[in-house]
Amino acid sequence: MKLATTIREKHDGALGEHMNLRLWLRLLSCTMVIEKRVKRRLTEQFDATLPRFDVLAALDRHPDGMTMGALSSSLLVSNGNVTALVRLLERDGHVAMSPSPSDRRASIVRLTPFGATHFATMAEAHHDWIDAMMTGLSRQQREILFDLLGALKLSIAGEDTNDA
Amino acid sequence: MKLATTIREKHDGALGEHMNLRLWLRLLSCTMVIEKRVKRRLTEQFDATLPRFDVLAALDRHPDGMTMGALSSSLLVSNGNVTALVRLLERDGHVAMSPSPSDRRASIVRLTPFGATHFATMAEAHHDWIDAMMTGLSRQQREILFDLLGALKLSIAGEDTNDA
DNA sequence: ATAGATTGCTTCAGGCTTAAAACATCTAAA
DNA sequence: TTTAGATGTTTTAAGCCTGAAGCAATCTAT
Repeated sequence: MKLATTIREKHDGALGEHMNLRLWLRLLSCTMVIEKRVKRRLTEQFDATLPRFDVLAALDRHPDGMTMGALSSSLLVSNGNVTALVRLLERDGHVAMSPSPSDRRASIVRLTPFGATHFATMAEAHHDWIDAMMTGLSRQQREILFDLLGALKLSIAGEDTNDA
Repeated sequence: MKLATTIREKHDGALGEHMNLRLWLRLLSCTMVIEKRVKRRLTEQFDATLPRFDVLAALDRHPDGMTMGALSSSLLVSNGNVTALVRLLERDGHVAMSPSPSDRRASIVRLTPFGATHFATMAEAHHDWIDAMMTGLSRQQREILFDLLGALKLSIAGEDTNDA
């Protein structure tokens, strides 16, 4: 490993040996800044939170409703987390739960009409915020960035084999 | 806004009008996958957490110690959060707090020798994990990605003026 | 038919995070 | 010097998140 590092440096050029780390920190920084700004605006303008917005967005894409499990795997969060989020959204009238007709263990969660309307308002604002934060990039830059992130995604996925 | 969207679509080509949103979701996805993997490995291999690792990393870059405030602004987290993290790290012997000689309100936090050694071990592993997740990208791809993320950072910063 | 495994969900303990309130200390101006 | 505001930190309430334990319902292989 030490040897490999030494050899690699000879090819590393101007960015030096910490290039991958710096790339990761920059990626993290961009994501965090955008996410924080979105969170803050959701709170200030809609008294909402990002996790709840994400639940509503998932339900908006599934008009026939989703089970709790489908919701948690779609959002990549734990089951217990979804339980708590849905409880709060139900309390506020944005979603409704009904028993699954085919499986008495499962519940189907759906947007209420009020929740759907509320979500549509927030989604439009959210869309505008993201657009505004990207205006500094040309169309071509966005396309290349999109493709490179796709390549990164593949690279990450390819590394997963060694520790499940 | 609707008009602008309509006009823009004519130039949007294959990626469609949701391009910015898709770009953001892909950015978020890459970051989340890497972060989750790092968190899991820190837990499994070192019984550590990412926030504590970040505190140690900041202190490692400041051998003379940092105040709580410097730490929280460096990590972009709240003061109260740093208080809790440092308390746990102190309990485990990784950091030590001493009163500031010049300001009786402030405390200086430093790595202990044990904390520094422990951090060095984790940092090397962390570095290797990041390297491994980037291997699917060529050197040139990494450079372009790094630069585009820099441009994105500027774009985001340029959008900040309209709401504090 | 039924025991055993699996699945869907909830609960719980532990930790992270923030914003706001509270406190102590410092600084500067009257 | 007194006082008022600014600054450094901690506390607290509320919410997010996970992994593990536990329960109920379902499925499957005898």
